[in-house]
Amino acid sequence: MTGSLTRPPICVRRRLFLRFLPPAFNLNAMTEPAPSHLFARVLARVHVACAALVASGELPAGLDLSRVVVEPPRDAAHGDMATNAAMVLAREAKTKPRDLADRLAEKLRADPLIAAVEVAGPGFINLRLKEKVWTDALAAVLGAGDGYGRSRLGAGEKVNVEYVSANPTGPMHVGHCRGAVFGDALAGLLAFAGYDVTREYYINDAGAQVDVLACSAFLRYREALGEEIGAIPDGLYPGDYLKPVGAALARDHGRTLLQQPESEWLPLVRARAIDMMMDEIRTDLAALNVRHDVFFSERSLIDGGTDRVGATIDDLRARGEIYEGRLSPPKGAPVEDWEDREQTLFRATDFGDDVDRPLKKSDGGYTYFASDIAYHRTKFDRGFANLVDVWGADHGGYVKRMQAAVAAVTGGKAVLDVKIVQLVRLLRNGQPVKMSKRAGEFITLRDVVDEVGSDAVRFMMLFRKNDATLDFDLGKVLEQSRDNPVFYVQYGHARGHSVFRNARETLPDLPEDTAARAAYLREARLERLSDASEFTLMRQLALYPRLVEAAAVSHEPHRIAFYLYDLASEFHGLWTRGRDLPHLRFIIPNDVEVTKARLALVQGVVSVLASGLSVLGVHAPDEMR
RNA sequence: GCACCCGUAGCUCAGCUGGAUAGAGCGCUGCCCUCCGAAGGCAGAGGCCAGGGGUUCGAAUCCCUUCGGGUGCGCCA
Repeated sequence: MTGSLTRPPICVRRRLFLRFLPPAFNLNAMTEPAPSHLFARVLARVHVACAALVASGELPAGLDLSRVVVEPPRDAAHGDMATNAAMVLAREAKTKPRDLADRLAEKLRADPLIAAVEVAGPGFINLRLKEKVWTDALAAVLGAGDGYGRSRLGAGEKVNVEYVSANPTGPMHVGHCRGAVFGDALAGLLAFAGYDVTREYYINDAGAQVDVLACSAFLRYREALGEEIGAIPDGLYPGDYLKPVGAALARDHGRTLLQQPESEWLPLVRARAIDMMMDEIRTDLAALNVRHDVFFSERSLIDGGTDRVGATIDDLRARGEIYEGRLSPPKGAPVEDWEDREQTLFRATDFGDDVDRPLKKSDGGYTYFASDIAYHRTKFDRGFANLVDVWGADHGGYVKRMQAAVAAVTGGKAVLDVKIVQLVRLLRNGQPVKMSKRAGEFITLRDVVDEVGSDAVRFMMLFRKNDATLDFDLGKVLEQSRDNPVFYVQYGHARGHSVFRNARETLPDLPEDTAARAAYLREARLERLSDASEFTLMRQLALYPRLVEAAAVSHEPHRIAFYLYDLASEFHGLWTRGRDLPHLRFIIPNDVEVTKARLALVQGVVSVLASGLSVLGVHAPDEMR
């Protein structure tokens, strides 16, 4: 492997980055952003200031503004927002960052949104926004309702998100859980960010293992007919879950299958078993609140007289990416029964993989990889140039070759991002849950969902980066405490509603319906909000649209979960302050005006909590008594 | 041997695609507290961001390298 051959993945990554670059960060797409996306609005103001300097000849034309960002400063003492514009542009403008910052600051001071501007550090421009900006931002939250945070970032581009794709040879176990939740939440996030998302499941119904499934089911069929089958032989699936399949076969076919040769009963039994397993998997996924739009059958690639795998190989051959050759055996782990033979190889190394990959087995059949290439080609053929696969950690070694294949088979027109979800350690009150693999004894996904509920499972699975391992504690996740983020966030939502319920004594006409209440509270005199912690909360709410876009761009739904935890934390904090400082309580019986204003703030919090939870597929309960 | 992922406070983890003095929860230390709803509150200690080089105005973040942990390594999916 030479160095130059390892470059393509970098290019792939770069392309992916550019593809996902939000239009808000691109001068060429400088449309007026949604009024509720405050950061995009202020960034646009910074762009305008730059344009003014270009017009007056103080800056050269054609500057690349893509690296200019507006972000909340880490330290609140630095103001509400900061921009790096001067530091990023100074080199190209052939001037010192501080000087450029001073000139930009001068322009920005004239902006009606901005209360104060100061230049600090190496050339940061710190902006303090007028208070009305924040109360207007809150009003925008109430006005947008469910739509607050929704983005046009994706611009309706089609994205295919493939997740779960568990083999239909048995029920789903806890290991599948994380990928299912992650993929589903990512799909929800991308949809919220303006992509046209298709959620897909690839059914591996063509390999040798589904034949094993069929044989295992056939045994259960004989059992259902009263035969004594004894212990399940090694190599077959031992679990009880195939008994219903055997029973169904016995019911539908009586003893007729027993007379048939294997070549006749096997396809029949196989199809039936796969159907029933897929039904069970769908049911389990539904319990987890996970759904798919498309279930794509691997067998369909080669069924019905068409051979799309062969066609794909032919296509690759035409592109010069196939050759007959030999591979050297792997260096480290010893491979038993290594047979040095000439085989059909895909030039994966042309696209950044470590070695070329075989497409045909020694028995002449296609490798799994070959079908997978054909499958991914169908995604492209179906109009998807933006592909995401969610895989378990044990498949990490396949990422490069799959990306190589997608690049080859689409002529570089499609981008595949593979998200690897790391292992989950299942605990109960700090102790690892024992699982015996013997005799098919494993904790199923269903067991876990039935015990703690889909909300707890989903939120916990998302409360960690996908590429970090995760401890999932069945005991802790039901605790009603701050330690338990699921409870903490949901409780924030419920507590908001509790405030509304209590507020009816002071505000009898407060509507119960969410949209009506939001409209009602939007009329509140928001300038009555004055406490620093109230403004902190308003700023927090203003972060949401920007956060949604960043999470979508980076394919990281966990950011939503962490944001919700922070928001809930801030809200609980304000509530708690009301215990010691009664004048800060949301409900002030003798001051209807301030009560309304504060309820508007609560409504904003409740609405964003509900929105974020909904993106993640977690319920937002009105009460948790 | 090779590839990919991870390494941040005593523990579990964030860190917004390169920004300012690195954050949160738990735990620890010291004060306070009786509720609009049931997580108590406030303050404090605790860090060479695994180690070492490099890139630049600026690095936990990008590149190289060493160490330590995880996953995988023709024809299974």
